[in-house]
Order: sequence, then structure tokens, then C-alpha cells
Amino acid sequence: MAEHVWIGDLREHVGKDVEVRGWRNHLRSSGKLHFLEVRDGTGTVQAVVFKGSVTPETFEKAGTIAQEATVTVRGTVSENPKKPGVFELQAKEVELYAAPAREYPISPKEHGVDFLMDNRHLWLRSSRQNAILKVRATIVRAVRDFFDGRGFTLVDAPIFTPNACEGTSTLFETDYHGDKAYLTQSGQLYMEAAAAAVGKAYCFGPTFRAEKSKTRRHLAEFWMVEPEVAFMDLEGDMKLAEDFLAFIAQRVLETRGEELKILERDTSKLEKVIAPFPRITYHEAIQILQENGHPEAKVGDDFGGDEETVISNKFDRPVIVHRYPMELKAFYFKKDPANPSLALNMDVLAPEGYGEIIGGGQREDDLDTLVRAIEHHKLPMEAFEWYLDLRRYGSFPHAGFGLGIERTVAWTCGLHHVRETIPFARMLNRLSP
RNA sequence: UCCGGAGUAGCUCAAUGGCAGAGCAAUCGGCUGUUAACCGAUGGGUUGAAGGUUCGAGCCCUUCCUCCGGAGCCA
Repeated sequence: MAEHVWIGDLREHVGKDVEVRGWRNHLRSSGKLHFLEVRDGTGTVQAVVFKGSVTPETFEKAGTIAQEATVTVRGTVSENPKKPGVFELQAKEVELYAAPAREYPISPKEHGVDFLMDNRHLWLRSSRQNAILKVRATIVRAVRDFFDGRGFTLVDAPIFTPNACEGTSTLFETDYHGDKAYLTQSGQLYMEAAAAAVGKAYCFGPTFRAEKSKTRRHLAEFWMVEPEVAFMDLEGDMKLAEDFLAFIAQRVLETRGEELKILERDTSKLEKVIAPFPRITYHEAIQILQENGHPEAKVGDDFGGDEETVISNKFDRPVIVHRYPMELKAFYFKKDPANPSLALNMDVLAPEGYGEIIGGGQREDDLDTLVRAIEHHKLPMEAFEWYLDLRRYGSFPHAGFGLGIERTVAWTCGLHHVRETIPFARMLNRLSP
């Protein structure tokens, strides 16, 4: 009885009889020969069905197997005579497990985005989407390995929150047993509490934004990792961020070369992602804009997608932009002692126009200053009493950041749009499948 | 919410205001080394919806719907 082998492991079974189970990708016939391409999620293999090597019934059946039918093929593993290093299966038996109930909608030719997104549950089977799923999984694993390996404790933040934490984003409102509750836009405030408990904390989970954003960089539901470290300042935060991104890039390069090849990613761009990253101030960024086609840029402006691209294109690796004007930033950032109009914050802009993938900074740890900031932003003080407690009971300098997983995956894979980086995207006009 | 673009066969797209088409997919046939195979044949349409102009509308006009790209907002 032939052993069931995953296609990805076939090279270890050359010359042996094995059984492969999967879905029909392609079928090419030439009279007395069928080339049956089977996919099982770990790879694809071409099964060669020669009329003289199988029963007449098997040969006829093999020639009629529809796209995405589930099949079992038993045969001998051999090297492709035309492609050294590529292995195929000399079929002896072919069994149909399940024929498609109807014609498979995704044909080998090109399709429009909307059609593919409507069929996302099937589109995931394609080699490109398969490669993206695997890179995403690798990045998620790298995120955990990085922080776990540096003594961080994973502290899960809640999804339901009682109020609009930062007051800067539009949130999804839900009914919580008669009260209003909101889907979280960030776990950061909770991580500040966690940092006082475990020193180095991080959370990693879904995050929700209800803004009606319609761009290649936005999702309504996305995943964010947010480390927060006690007794760390902005300098340490920037160091952590660049070590973190370099770690992720290296991990993907080391373990997902095949997938990056399928995605036709220029890996030389990723190989340059080594710490330290260039660091510029917000004011230097404005100057770069003024000198590169945005003469209207002035201090006080925030950066849009175009501006981020202009800045990031000046560098061959991610660039850190730090010390933005306080009025552009959330209430919780610490003011720069050297210039109180500036925040001790930083954004990391990914290369090649992928935009902001990290935002963070040092938090305000002075109770009175924080109270004034909450008043200045006209936020409900009572909702932040627990947060202010963190300054009342042993305040401590601390910093952290948030990294958007989807933008990181899009950048790593060289994708045009974040909708392909998450298995089932939630967007302004998309809630299904 | 605003600006721009698009909606025609299952899919991707053609069609001067004058017979609604092609490629792929599907079905049938041919071929012993194919790689989005190739060759031949067959079936496949409420042209997003409603109204209007016209002898005649896929095409022009009005309204609406859906999607795409961007802006704003944001990660």
C-alpha cells in the first residue's frame, strides 16, 4: 500500500511508490498521455498518466477530471525529464474523490479584483494567495519569536472597549447589554498598565477602524502588534522598532524564499533592511518634501500617502521620522523637554512607498501634564481615571509602538493592496465572504 | 462625504446611432512529453436598473445602484 505523501515532501521519495491527494489544478492531454496537475497546499505535482501504464477505465477517467476535483493519485516519484530538480508522478492509479458540483468559477486566465474578492474563499487556493498566506503566517510567528525571545510577556488587550480611547479615530459601535461599547482601535493604553505589571509587555490582535477610508492601505479590521516597555525612552523605542523590522525581514528571507519567488518579490530590497535605520526629524521630513515636488509643505502638515512615498523613496531601508508637532498627535505622547511643542514620537515609513507601518513613542508620565492634555483634547476625564492611576501609583517613563501586520505583509511581499494580505478582508464595501 | 473611471456571455474585454463579437472557461472530437499546451467543432446575451431623445440606442440625455482608483480620515 502506497504511503500518503504531501507534495512538498515528494523529493524525499524519488523512485518510490507513493500516494498523493489533492485538487486538480490543470489537465493537459495528448491522446495517449494525460498530464494531471495536482495541488495539495504544500505544492503542485504533475502526474503523468500514460495509456499503457494504467487500466483503460483509469485512463479515460483521468482525462475527464474537472478543475478543482479532489483526486488520489498513486504512482512512482521520478524527476521531470525536461526540468531537473522538479519531480513528477508516474501514475499507476487515479481515483476521483469528489467531482465539482458545478463549474469552478476561477479559470486560469485573468480576473477582475471584485470578482476575485467575491470568490475569496476559492481565490485562496491560487499559488500567489497561498504564498501570501504563508508569508503572513511567518511574519506572525516572527513577531512572537522576537518579543518572546526578548523577555516580553504577551498580555491580551480587550476587543470591547467602553470609550473612544484616543479620540482620534472613528470606531465601530456595538450594543453591550444595553450600554454602548466600541471595538478596540488600539490596545496601547492597556499595555501601559501591563508594562507596570510585567515590565515588557506586548499585545497582538485584531483592531478596528470605522473611518470610510478607501485606499490600498486601509482595512476596517486589521491586526496590530503593540509592545510597551517600562523605563524605555524614545531612543530605546526607535532601537526596538528597527531591530524588530530587521528581524522580520531576515526571517522571511531565510524561510520563505520560494514564496517570495512566486510573488516575484525583489528580495534585494528586503536584504537592505538592516538596523540601524536612517532617522530624520519631522522638520527634516518637511524639508525633504519641499525640495522634492511639494513646495507647499509646511510645518504643521501631516503626511498623506504621496508625501510618505516621497520621503521613503529618499532611503533604501525603512526610515524613522520623529518629533512631530504635538498638535498632530494623540494626547498621551510626552512632550520633548528640549522643545515642548514637539512630541517624543516616531513613525517608521516602509520603503518603496508602502507608507507608515509603525507608529509610537514615549508616553507622558507626569500626572498633571497628562490631565491637561486630556482637557486640551476635550476627552471625558472620567473614562481615563484608571489610566491616570498608572501615573498616580508609581509613575514611570515608558514607550512603545504599534505595527500594522497587513501593511508589513504588503511591503514584505511587494503587494499593491492590503486586501490580499489578510485571508478575508473587511473593508468599506466588503463584509463577505 | 468629495473628485475621477468602469459596468456587454461563467471570466477578461471589443463593437462610427444601423445584423451583439473575440479570447479563455464549458461540452464533443484529434494528438506519446504537455507546462495559462495545441488543433477542429458546438452551445452560451433582459448590454447594471428605470425613464427619455430617435425611424432605430450597448452607444446620446436624466436619475439611481454597484464596483475600482484617489482625496479627506487613519495604521
